[in-house]
Amino acid sequence: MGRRSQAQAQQNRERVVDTASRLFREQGTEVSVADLMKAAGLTHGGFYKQFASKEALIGEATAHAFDENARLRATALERHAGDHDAAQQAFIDAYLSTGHRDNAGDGCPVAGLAVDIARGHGDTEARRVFTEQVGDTAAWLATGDQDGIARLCTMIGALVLARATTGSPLSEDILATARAVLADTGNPSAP
Amino acid sequence: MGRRSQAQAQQNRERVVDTASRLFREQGTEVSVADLMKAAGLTHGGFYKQFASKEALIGEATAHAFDENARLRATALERHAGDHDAAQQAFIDAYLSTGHRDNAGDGCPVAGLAVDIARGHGDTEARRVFTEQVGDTAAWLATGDQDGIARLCTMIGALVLARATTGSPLSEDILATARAVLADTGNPSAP
DNA sequence: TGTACATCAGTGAACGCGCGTTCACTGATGTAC
DNA sequence: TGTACATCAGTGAACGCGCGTTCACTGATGTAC
Repeated sequence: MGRRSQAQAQQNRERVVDTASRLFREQGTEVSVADLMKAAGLTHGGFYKQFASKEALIGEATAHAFDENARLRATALERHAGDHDAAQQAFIDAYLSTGHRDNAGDGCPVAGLAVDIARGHGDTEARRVFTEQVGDTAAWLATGDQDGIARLCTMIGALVLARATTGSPLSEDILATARAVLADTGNPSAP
Repeated sequence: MGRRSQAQAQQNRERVVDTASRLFREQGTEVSVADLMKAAGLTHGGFYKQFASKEALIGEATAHAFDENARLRATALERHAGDHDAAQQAFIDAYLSTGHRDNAGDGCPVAGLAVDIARGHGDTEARRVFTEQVGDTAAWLATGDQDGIARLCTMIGALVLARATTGSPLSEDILATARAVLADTGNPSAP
C-alpha cells in the first residue's frame, strides 16, 4: 500500500468519475459513495482526497456522461462519411433499441438523469450542462420537415416509458412505434 | 389523545394515501415516512397501524394517483359533452402547460413515477398498475391519423424535459413545440 | 547518481444523523351486560 | 339506557442500519541535497 504515483492517482480519479457516470444513469444519483468507490475498485475513505463532496462528483459525472455521448454522435457522423441523415437514423435506431432500454448505464444521460436534475439533486453546474446539452441534441436531430425538439421529446418519452414497462409486450410496442414515427417523414425528395 | 373513531381512522388513512401520492409524484418515492406522516398531520409512529410497510403504501399511492388521473380525464370528457376530440385537446393543452410542469404533485403519475418504477422502487403491483395505465392513456389519446402511443411519448418526453430545464427559456420552448406538434394534425375533415 | 526525508493517495475505523421499523404506553371508542 | 371493561388509533422514544463525511495512520513516491 502507501502513496500512489501521480499518474496512478489521476487514472484512479478518472475511473471513479467514469464509474459514477454509469451508476448514476443506471440507478440515479442516490447511489452511495461506498458502493461507488467499491465499483471503482477502491475503498470509500479515499473519496475526499479526490472530490470536495458527493455533489461535486455528481456535477463532474454529469458532464462526463454528456461528453461521452457527444463523442458517440460525432463518431456516428464520421462512420457515415458525413451523411447527416444516415447518421441521424442510425443514432435514432440505436436509441430506440432494447439494448439501450436495458443498459441505462451506457446510455443517454438526458433520459438517465432528467428526473434527478428536475428534483434538484446535483448542483447548479449539472443543471447548466444538462440544459445546454438538451439544446445541442435537439439541434442535431432536426430535419427539413421535423423539429429537433419534437423528435427529442418523442425519443426521451419512448425510452422512459419503455424502461418503466420492461417485461410487458407494451414496452417493445412503444419502441417500435417511436421508431416508425421518426422514420416515416425522412427525406421527401428520396425516391 | 387516545383511540380515534373508526370513521376518523379511515379518514386519516385516506389522507395519508392522498398525501403520499402527491409527495411521491413531486419528490420521488424516497420521501421519508416521517415527512410523509407530518405532511398528513400525524406522527410517524402510527404509520404501521395502517400500512404493512412503506413499499405497500407506494403501491396504494400509485394506484390512487392513477385513479385520480383517470377521473380527471372522465370529467374533461363530460365537460365537453362527449366530444372526444375537444376533450383530448383540452387535456393535452393542460398537460403541456407551465402549471402542470411546476406542480408535479397534482400531475400525471406516468411522468412523476416512471423513473421510480423503472429503477425498481415500488412493488410488483405498482408496476402492473403503471403498465396498464400507460396502455389505457395511449388508447384514449389516439386520433384518426396519429397513434396514441406516439402522442403519449411526445407528451411525457416534453414534460420530463421541460421540468428538468425549468428556469431556462428552452423549457417553455419545449412545451410550445410539443403543443404545436400535437395540435396541427387534428381533424383533417374540419374546414 | 545516491541518500534522507517530506509529501500525500489510499486504508479502514469512527463520527453524527436520518432512515424504516418496533414498542410500551395513553385514553377515547366501542361493546357486553 | 347506564355502567364496566376490552380494544386499538395514535404518540413519542427507541432499535439497528447505512448514509456522507472525517481522521489517524501507512508507506511508496517525489524532491532536496
